[in-house]
Formats: sequence, structure tokens, C-alpha cells
Amino acid sequence: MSEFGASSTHWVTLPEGERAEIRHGTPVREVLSPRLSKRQARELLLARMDGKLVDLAHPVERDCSLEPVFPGDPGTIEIIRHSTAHVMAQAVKELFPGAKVAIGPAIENGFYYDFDYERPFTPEDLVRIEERMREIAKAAYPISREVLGIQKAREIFVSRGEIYKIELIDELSRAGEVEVSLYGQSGFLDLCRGPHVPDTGRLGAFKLTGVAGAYWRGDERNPMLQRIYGVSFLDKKELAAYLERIEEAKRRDHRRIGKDLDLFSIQEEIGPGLILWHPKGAMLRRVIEDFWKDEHIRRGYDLLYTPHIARRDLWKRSGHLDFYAESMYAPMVIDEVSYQIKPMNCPFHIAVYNSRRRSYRELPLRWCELGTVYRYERTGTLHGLMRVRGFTQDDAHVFCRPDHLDTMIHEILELTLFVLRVFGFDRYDIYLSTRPERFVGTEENWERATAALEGALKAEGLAYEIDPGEGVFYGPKIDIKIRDCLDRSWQCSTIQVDFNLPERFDVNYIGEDGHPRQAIMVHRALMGSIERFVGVLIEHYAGAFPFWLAPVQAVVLTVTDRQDAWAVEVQKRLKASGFRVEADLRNEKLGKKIREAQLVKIPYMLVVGDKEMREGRLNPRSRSGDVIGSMTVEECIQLFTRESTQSMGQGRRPA
RNA sequence: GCCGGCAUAGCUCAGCGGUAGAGCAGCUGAUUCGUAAUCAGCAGGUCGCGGGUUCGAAUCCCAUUGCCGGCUCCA
Repeated sequence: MSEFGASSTHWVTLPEGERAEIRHGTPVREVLSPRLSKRQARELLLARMDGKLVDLAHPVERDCSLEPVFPGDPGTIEIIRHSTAHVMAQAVKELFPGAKVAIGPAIENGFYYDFDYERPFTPEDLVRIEERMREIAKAAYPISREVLGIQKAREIFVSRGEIYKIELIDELSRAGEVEVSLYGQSGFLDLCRGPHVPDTGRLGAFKLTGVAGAYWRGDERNPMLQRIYGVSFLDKKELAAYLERIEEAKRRDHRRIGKDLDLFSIQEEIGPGLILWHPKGAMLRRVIEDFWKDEHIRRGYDLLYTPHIARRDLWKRSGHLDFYAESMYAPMVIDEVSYQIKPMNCPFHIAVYNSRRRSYRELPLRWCELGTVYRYERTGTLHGLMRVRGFTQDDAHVFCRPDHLDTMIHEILELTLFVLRVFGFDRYDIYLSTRPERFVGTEENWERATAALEGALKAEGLAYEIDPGEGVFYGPKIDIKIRDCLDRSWQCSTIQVDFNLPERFDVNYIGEDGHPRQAIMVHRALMGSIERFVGVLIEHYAGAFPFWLAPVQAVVLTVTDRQDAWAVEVQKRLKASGFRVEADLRNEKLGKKIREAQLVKIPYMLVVGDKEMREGRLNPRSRSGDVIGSMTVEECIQLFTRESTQSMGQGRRPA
């Protein structure tokens, strides 16, 4: 490839259509720099060759288009982060000579590099590494790129004892590669595809954030390496903004707020991953669940209740014991029969369906249940409400005929997006998960089901990504991950088309011709798990729930104990109108009562003093600090009624 | 499950070889007060649990449980 033969020059198309004849092998820097201002030449970071980012040292080896790339241009921050990872690796190698390097890519917001070292890195080590990185950055060592035959490269890493790099090279070799590129700076050398920034002085603002164990190649059979994480941005301002966002996320942590607002607890005595809902949290759930049930009934769903355990045979037939056993709790024997706790609700809904013969006229049947399931999760994965062992799914199963399928998926998508909007989520990412490695049913069924889901997404004009192999064992699915106010993504909704369980359980209906036909099942959950959804809501709203959701919507505050009777009367009348109102009659100053109500984020504080009492009125103060002005109880009821509707996303009707 | 860190009063945390401390919350009393903390007093802890080292352990070591940050996995 280095000897082109006939032509020793190439035509390079530059921005603005300029064409230049360039000698074969000229580095792109030499092509671009003379055509830039001094300042631009200094800032030049990379080049785009025929649309692909390349190093400045990259040689021109054919006719191509070429444009300069500066920091901040699309795609550059990833390159900068990647180069920062290399600088970190250099620092680690210098400070800890025995360390072996594995891989070090750019990730969202930063980078990491995996190392194998005789002892764990400590926070103090990280400080030293970061210091050394700054020195390397300051020295602005040029970063070199070299292409070598794969055997030669292998020898280099063998001589350096970099066993992980050797493994990578052997893999590349098996994949048919004959040469690889090596990048280096000031004595450090790494196997890397590149591209990289021209020198170590071009890193931007970075900070090491932590160290964590990670398996070599993500496989738990492999040795555990130490992964050092860092964040990196173009400049200090962006880095500071990012760190501020992390702080904000910490302030919004649902575990913290859940404790402060007395919503729920998780206790060692009860067990990990098991949630105790305190009165306020239970009230929040009730509001969510009532809304959910009303909305479903309004839309033609029927409610089901099913048991928590079932005979083991059921799980055998459903395929759970073959494909889902590692998530299920051990069987218990009752009167010599084995039972198991449910990890899913579907077999029960099927049993209801199969409790009698179904006619084609009955379909579609839409059945929903707030079904509590238990799944074994490895201890290390549990996290507050977000990842638990016992949770309530807002589950539903639609049983339908093939000719219903498109309409059903459409209907479910519509309902899903509606519900998410009501709770204040209008940004989400949609994924289509296809057949996993272990699955039940035939490939044709999987294809049909996948096509149905994909067709619905296309018909709705919704953008989506394919998540290969991430379907459930019985069918493909659409997952909707909502984005919260900090732009973090949470998986909640899931829609799954299933031809397989109907086959296993012989779920059928009698068609027009009097013959049985197999029904199709659509599984779906909108909020996914009530636990997780509440967790997401807490963080999304930082505990300051919109009025319709707030477990306590208002608190009546007295100025002195002379107003106690009036305060109780106000509370009583508001409660009678369906609002969740408390009264704070403590012998404390008004300021203190306000402060405490504020801290637990109650939407309205209703101040009653002598003046209000005399006039039969109250004086609301909003959570945001506005004193609205004295009003009668009737006016307050009107205010709250309005607020109930308006505080729902999209101003939907209250439940 | 794996790697690393953490575990002290209800909560937030200090103490890090010589027999346990603060603020808030709680209780008692005084104060009757208008839009983010009234004052005083009292009470509260087998320092996660189990071993060990030591004359002596909250403090050092080992094991264990739980939590936190990751890996992996998912609603």
C-alpha cells in the first residue's frame, strides 16, 4: 500500500472546492497548514479525509477530499477523550512500572483505561496519576503513529510484557489483519486504531473520577482488572458544568429524598432489594395506581388479580424454568407439591383466558394487573428503588387475532406515550430488541413478531434503534427509555409480542368457521415497575412532586394556638373535597413551620392567623415562595381543583 | 456473584489504641409568636454482627452481613 506504482502524486479536494496536487505520502498537516491562518494552523487538531477523521500525520496516499478539523467540531471530543486515556496509561506506566495495560476507550463524558496491577489503586494513587497526566499534558509531547506488520508489532508487545495487547493482536491476526497501527508519545506505546490528537498538549479539561473492577473483555471468567475512570471536556467550563450536573444528581438521589420525605425504606432486617412503603410513599403509589387503573378502564381494559405463587409445573410449561430459572426463587413444597414465586404475571393471565372457551367475537381482550413479582438479582446490582428483588409491574396482556395486531400495538404505543407525558416525561429513546440467543418458539414466529413491532414504530414515525439479541425469551420487544430532567435515561416501558406462550399454553379462540385458532399475546408495561418509576419520578422532580402527585398537597399552618379550631376546620373541608391536607398545630413559630413544610416540598402552605380566622379565610403560600393572598376555603378548593389538572403533564384531567 | 470503599444516637457526621461526642430530630418546660430554624433543660449508643491481637479495641487484624461506586445483568 505504501508503493502506489504509477502515480506518485494525488489530487486532493480541499474545502471551497480547491484542488491541489500533492506528493504521495505527504502528511495531511503539511497539506492543510499552509492554507490556514497562523492561529488556525496552531489549533488544527485532526483532518477529515473523505469524511473520515484522521491524524494530522496521516499520509495522503490516494486522491481524496480533505478538510481541517478543529477542537469542538463534531466527533473531536471523543478523539480528545481517547487521547486523554492514552496519557493516563502513560502516567500509570511511569508511576507503576509493573502495570499492564488492557484497553482504554472514550466513553460518554470521558474515558477509562483498564490496568492489571499487583495491588489495588487507591484514591491517593489517582491523585498522583492525575498530577502526572497534567505534567505530560503540559509538556505537549508529540503523538506518533506507526503502521507495522502484525508480527513485528506482536514482538514489540511481547518484549514489553503487555499480555493483553498480545491477545488483542492475535485476535486481529485471526480476523485477517496484516498490519496494525501503534501510537506513542514520550516512551509510551499503545496498540490503537486511532486517530489521536497531534500532541499531549491538546487534551482539554479532565479529571479522574474513580477506580472500579472490570473483567478483561467484560467476561467474568476472565481476570478482574482495575478500571480508572475520568471525565473530559473541551474546556474547564464544560467540565465544571458536568461536575455540577453530577452534584445535582446527588442532590436528587431518590434514596436520599425518599428518606427525607419519609416515602420508603429498605432494611437489612427485611432483606436487600425489598421495599417498605411508608404512609407518604404509599399515598404517592395510590395516586399513581388509581390514575393508572382509571385510565385503563377508560380505554377498554379489564382488571385482574392473580396469586403470588403457582405450581412449579406452570413454570415448566411456560418455559420459565428452562429460560428464566436463574432469576427465580427456589421452590417451596406445600402438601408435597412444589410451588414457586412468580417472576412474571403472564402465565396467570393466560390461565384466566383459558378458563373457558373464547370466541373470535370476544377479541381483543385487554387485561391489566398491578402484579407484584419477585426476581433474584445479584446483590451487587441492587440500587434503591431502581433495582429491587420484589416489584410491582403495571402489567397488561392483550389477547388478539392476527388482524388486530397492528392496531393493538398502535393503541399500546399511544397509551404509553400518553401516560409518560402525564407524568412529565416527553423525551425518550426507543429500542427494538430482537431475538436473544436462548429463546422459545420458531424463527418464523420471531420474525413475524419483530416485523409487527417494527411496522408499528415505522407507521408511527417514531425513531428507534435496534438492540440486537436483547428480546425476552418468548418474544421481541419495544423498550422505551425515558429521559429525565438531567437527561439521564431510564428503562420503563416495554411492549412485547408473543406467539410462543400462546403455543405452549394452547391459547386459542373459535374462529368464524368454528375451528380453533391460536391467539396472539401482547405483553406490556408502561411504567415498568412502580418501584423504579417512583424512583425516577423522585429524581425527575427532586421530590417536589407536581400538585396532583404530591402525597401531601397542602399543610395548614397556624400562627398561634388561637387558630387551632379554624385550622382543623379548614383541613377537614379540604379533605372532604378530596385533597390531601395536613395541619401543623405545633407550638412553633410560623417561620419554622414554613421552613419544615418547604423542606418536605409540600406544594401549598395555608397560613391562618387571627385575621384569616376572623374572616373565615386562609392565606396560601406556594412552595416556590409566592404569597398568593387571602382567600376563602371555597376559593382554595377551586385553586386546588385547577392545579390538579394543570399539574399533570399536558394538563390532562385528574384521575 | 466479582473488584474497591464504607458501617459510631432516629438522621447527618466527629473521634481512629486508654473505657463515646456535636448538630438536627425526640421528650419536658418556658415563650403565643405573621411567610425558610424561639430559648432552656433532659433523655438517647452492646460504636453492623462474630472472632482474634493487646494490660486495654469504636480505633489494629480476620471472617461475616448490609450499603456505596463500578463490572455484569435488567422492570
